[in-house]
Amino acid sequence: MFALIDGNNFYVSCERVFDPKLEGRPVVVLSNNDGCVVARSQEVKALGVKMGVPWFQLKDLAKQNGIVAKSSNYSLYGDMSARMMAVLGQFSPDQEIYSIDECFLGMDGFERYDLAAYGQRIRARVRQWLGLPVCVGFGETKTLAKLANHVAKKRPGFGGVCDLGALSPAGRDALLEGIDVGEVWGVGYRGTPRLKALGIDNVKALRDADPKWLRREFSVVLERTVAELNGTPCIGLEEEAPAKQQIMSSRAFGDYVYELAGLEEAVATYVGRAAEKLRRQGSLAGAVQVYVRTNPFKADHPQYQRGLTVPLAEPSDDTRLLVRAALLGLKRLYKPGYAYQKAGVMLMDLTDTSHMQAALFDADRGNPAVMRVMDRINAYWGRGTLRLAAEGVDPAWRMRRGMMSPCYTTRWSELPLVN
DNA sequence: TCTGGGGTCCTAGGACCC
DNA sequence: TCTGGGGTCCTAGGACCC
Repeated sequence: MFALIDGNNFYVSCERVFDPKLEGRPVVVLSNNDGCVVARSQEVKALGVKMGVPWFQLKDLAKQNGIVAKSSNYSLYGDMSARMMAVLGQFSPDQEIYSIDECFLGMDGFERYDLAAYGQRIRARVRQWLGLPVCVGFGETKTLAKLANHVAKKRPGFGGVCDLGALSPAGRDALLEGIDVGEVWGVGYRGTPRLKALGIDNVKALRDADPKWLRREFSVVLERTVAELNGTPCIGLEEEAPAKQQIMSSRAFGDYVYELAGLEEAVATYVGRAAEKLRRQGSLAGAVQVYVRTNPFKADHPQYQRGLTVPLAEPSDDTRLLVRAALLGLKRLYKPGYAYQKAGVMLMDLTDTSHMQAALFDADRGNPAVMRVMDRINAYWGRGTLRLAAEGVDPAWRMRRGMMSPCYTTRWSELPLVN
C-alpha cells in the first residue's frame, strides 16, 4: 500500500496560518510578477475561477466578491513544506517527497492497521502542529493512492481520508465509475478527449480497457497507468531524489528590457541561481543554454525569440565560467529593437563532480574554493550577499511582487507578533 | 497596463557505425 | 535480373506532472 498526503490549497493555507483573517474569505496566490492565479481557496474555486487565469482578467470579479490576492512567497511556502514533510515522515519509515505540497508514504508493514483511522491521525497532527489542512489517500499503487486522495478531497462523506483497499469490489467499481477519466494521474488534457471519443469516460472504463490496445492507440505510459489502476505497481517509491539532469532558471521581467546591458544583468543573475543549485547537488555543467523572448501575448508587437547552447571546454560549476559562456551566447542572440519580456538559462549535460572528464587541451578550470566561500557567505548572510558585478544592482527588470506577506518563519525581522 | 517556473519521459526520424 | 542486418546516438517535439 501507498499513502498520498496532499496539502489542501497549499499556498493559500500557508498564508492563512499566519493571517487568520483570511479564513473563510476568497483568497488567491499569484505567480511571479503577480501574473496568474496559481492557488485558490475553496471560496474562489466555487466562484468558477480556473487555475492559471491572468490576475488582471479577474479584477472585476475580485472587486465584486472581495477576493484577496497575495504575491507568491516561496520562502514561506518552502519552509512550511519542509516542516510538513518532517511531520509526515514520522508516520512511515518510507517517504517520497513528490512536490512542494505532497508526499507518498510506503505502507508496507501496516497491513494490520486501520488505515482510515491512521489517516485521521495524520490529518490531526499536521493540523495541530502546523495549522495546515491535508487529505490522505491509500491505494495499492501510487496511481491508486493519488486517486484515493482525490476522493478524500472531493467527497465530503470521506472526512478527508480515503482507503481504497477497504472498499468491497462492488463499492470500488461504483466509486471509480463516478470519477472522470481526466482525474487519473498521467491522463492529461490532450488524452482526456481522445479517451472519451473512444468511449472511455470514467476511471472504471479505463481500468477495464485492453492495455495492449491502449498501448497501440496511445503509448506505453498509458498502458502502465492502466496496470497501476488494476493494482499492479509499475512506479516505485523514490525516497532519494535523483540528481537533476538539467537545471533551469528563468524569469519574466517586471518591465520590458530593450538594451543588451539589461539582459546581461538578468542572465548573469539567473546563471548565479542555477549554479548554486548545480553545486548543491554536486554536479558540473557541460553546456549552458540561454534564451530570450518578447511578450507572446502582444500579437501586435514585433516578436522575437531564440535560444542558443554554448558548450564549455570542460564541465564546470564555477559561476564565473558559466556566466561568461552564457553572455557569449546572449551577445549572439541579441537583436536591438525588441521589447524583451523574459530571459532564461539552462545548465545541461550535467555530470557528477567526482566523474569529471578533463579536456584534452588546457581549459580554464575556475576555482572551487572561491565558489565554496561564496556559497557559505550567502548561506549565512542571505542570497545575493556576495555575487558577480555582472548581475547589476537594483535592476529595473526585477519582478513585481506588490502583495507579498512577510517571511514569517525564515526572517528574524519578520516574525509574527503576538499581542 | 497586466499572461509563471521548473522538471521528466517517450517517440520518431536522421545520421552514423560495422 | 539481383544490392543485408543489426545496432547506437542525437535531436526535436509532444505529453505529462506540480
